[in-house]
Amino acid sequence: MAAKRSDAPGRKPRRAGAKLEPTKQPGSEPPLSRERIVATAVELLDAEGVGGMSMRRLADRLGAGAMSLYWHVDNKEKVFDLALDQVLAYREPPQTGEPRNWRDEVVHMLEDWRKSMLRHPWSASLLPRRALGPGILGRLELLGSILSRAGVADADLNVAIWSLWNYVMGATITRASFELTDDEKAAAQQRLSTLGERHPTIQRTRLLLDNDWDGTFRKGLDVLLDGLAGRQ
Amino acid sequence: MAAKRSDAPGRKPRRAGAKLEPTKQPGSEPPLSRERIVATAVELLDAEGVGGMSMRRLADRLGAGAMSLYWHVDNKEKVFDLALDQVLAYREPPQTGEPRNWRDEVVHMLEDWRKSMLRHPWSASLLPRRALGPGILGRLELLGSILSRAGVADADLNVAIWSLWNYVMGATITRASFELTDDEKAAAQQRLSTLGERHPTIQRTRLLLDNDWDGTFRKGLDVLLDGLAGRQ
DNA sequence: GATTGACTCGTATAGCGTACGAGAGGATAA
DNA sequence: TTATCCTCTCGTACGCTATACGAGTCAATC
Repeated sequence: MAAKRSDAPGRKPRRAGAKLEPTKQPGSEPPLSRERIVATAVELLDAEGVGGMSMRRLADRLGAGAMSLYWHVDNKEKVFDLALDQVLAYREPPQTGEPRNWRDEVVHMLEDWRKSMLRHPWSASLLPRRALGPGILGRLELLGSILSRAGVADADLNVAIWSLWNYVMGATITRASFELTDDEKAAAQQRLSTLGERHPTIQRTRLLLDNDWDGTFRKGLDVLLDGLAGRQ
Repeated sequence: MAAKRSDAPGRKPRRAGAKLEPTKQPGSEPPLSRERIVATAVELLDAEGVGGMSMRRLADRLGAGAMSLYWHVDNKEKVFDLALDQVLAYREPPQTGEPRNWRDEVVHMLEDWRKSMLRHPWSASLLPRRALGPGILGRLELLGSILSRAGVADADLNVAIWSLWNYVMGATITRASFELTDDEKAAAQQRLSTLGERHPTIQRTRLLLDNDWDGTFRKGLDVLLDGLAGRQ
C-alpha cells in the first residue's frame, strides 16, 4: 500500500543507502526529487507562464509520469508555493567588507528583491497566495535586522517592515502586470486622449505612459525611507 | 451565421426596441447582459472564490446555457477583468460640504480602496492581471487631482501617485492572502519559535502574529505621507 | 412573406488535477 | 534463500474545465 510520504519538516527524502545511482538507461534522467521538481517548475513557469504550467507538462519535462510527482509533492498548489519561495530567497551577496549605511543596505536588498521577482514575472501573480517559506522569512528577517541596527525602535519596527514590504510588493506586482504592453500602449494612449476630459490629471502627467519603472520605484522608495528616517 | 459581437468601445448592447420584456415564462430570468453577467460573477466570486468561478456555474446562476455568456463577453479572463474593475470603482461619497485637508482626503480614499478590496478578497489575487478599467482610472485620477491641489509639483506627481498605489496594493494583497489563518497561526507561532534563532528579529517583534492590520496600514500610510509632505 | 441580425445553447474537443491501486525493486528479517 | 516491507513510479479513470462550431429562435425590418 502506498502510504503518502509524510510531510514532517526535517525529512530528507534521499535514499537511505545513497551508494551509486540506480543506473537506469544510460543518459536517462536522474531520479525525481522535490528539488528537481521545483527547479523544473521554475523553468516551466519561466517558459510558459502560470497558465502553461500543468502537472502533466511538468512531468513530461522531468521524463516522468504525471502521477509520480504526487509522491514528492502534495498537489499543484504546493508546487507553486515552493517555486515562489525559491525565487524569492535572498542569495546573500559576497558581502564586500565595507559596511554600508543602513539606507543603502535596505535599498540594495529591496531592489534585488524586486529584480528577482521581475526575472520571473509569474512570481508576482503567485504572490497573493500566501507562502511564508524560508525564502520570504529570510528576507523579512534581514530587513528587520537592518532597520533595527539602524536605530528603529522595536515598537515601530513592524510598521517599518510591513511598509517596505507592501511598497515593494505593490510596485513589483504592478510592474509585472504592465509588462507585456507594447501594442496596448497605443491603445492606452488613445483611450487616454479620448478620456482626457474625464482624467485631466493623469493625462497631463502622462502617468500611464511613463516608462521609467526602475527610477520611479527608486524615487518612491526614497520617499518612504524619508518618512521612516524622519520618525526617529 | 453568428458573427461575434464586436467590442467597439461605445456600443450599447440593449435591444433596439426596448419596449416591454420578451416575457418568457413568468418568473423567469431577465435577459442576459454584460452588466448582469458581471454582477453575478461578483456574487459568485464572493461566494465561492476564484477557484469556484467557472463559466458553467456562472451560467447556471444566470439561468442560461454556458455558451450564451460568450456572446456578451470574450472569455473568462474578460469576466475577471470586468468584475475586478467593478469592485475597484470609487463610489464618490455624498461629499459632505466641508473641504477636508488633502491628507485626510487621501487617507479616506485609500482606506476606502483597501476596504472595497477586502470586502471581496478575490480581488486582491486578481489584481496582478492588469486591468485598467474605468474604475481604476477614476481612482488614479482622483488621487492625482487631490495631490495636485495639495501642491505636489507635476514633476513629482507620478512618483507620488505610484508610491501610494503601490503601498495600498501591497498592503491589501498581503492582508487578503493572510486572511484565512486561524489554525495556521498556531503553526506559524510554532514554526517561529522553532526557527527563533534563525529569525531573532521578526520573532522579537512578533511580526507575523500582529493582528492590527488596519492600524498598521494606517501607520505605514502616515509614514509614506510624511515622506511626501517633506518633499514640498 | 422573406430576410436579416441579435442572441441562445447543445454538442464536442482537448485538456486539466488528482484518486486509486497495481507493481517494480531494493532493503531487511526469517 | 525466501518472505516481507518500504519507497517510489505510473496507467487508468473520473469529473471537471474553457471554449469552437454551428444550428436554432425570435423580433425587427424591408
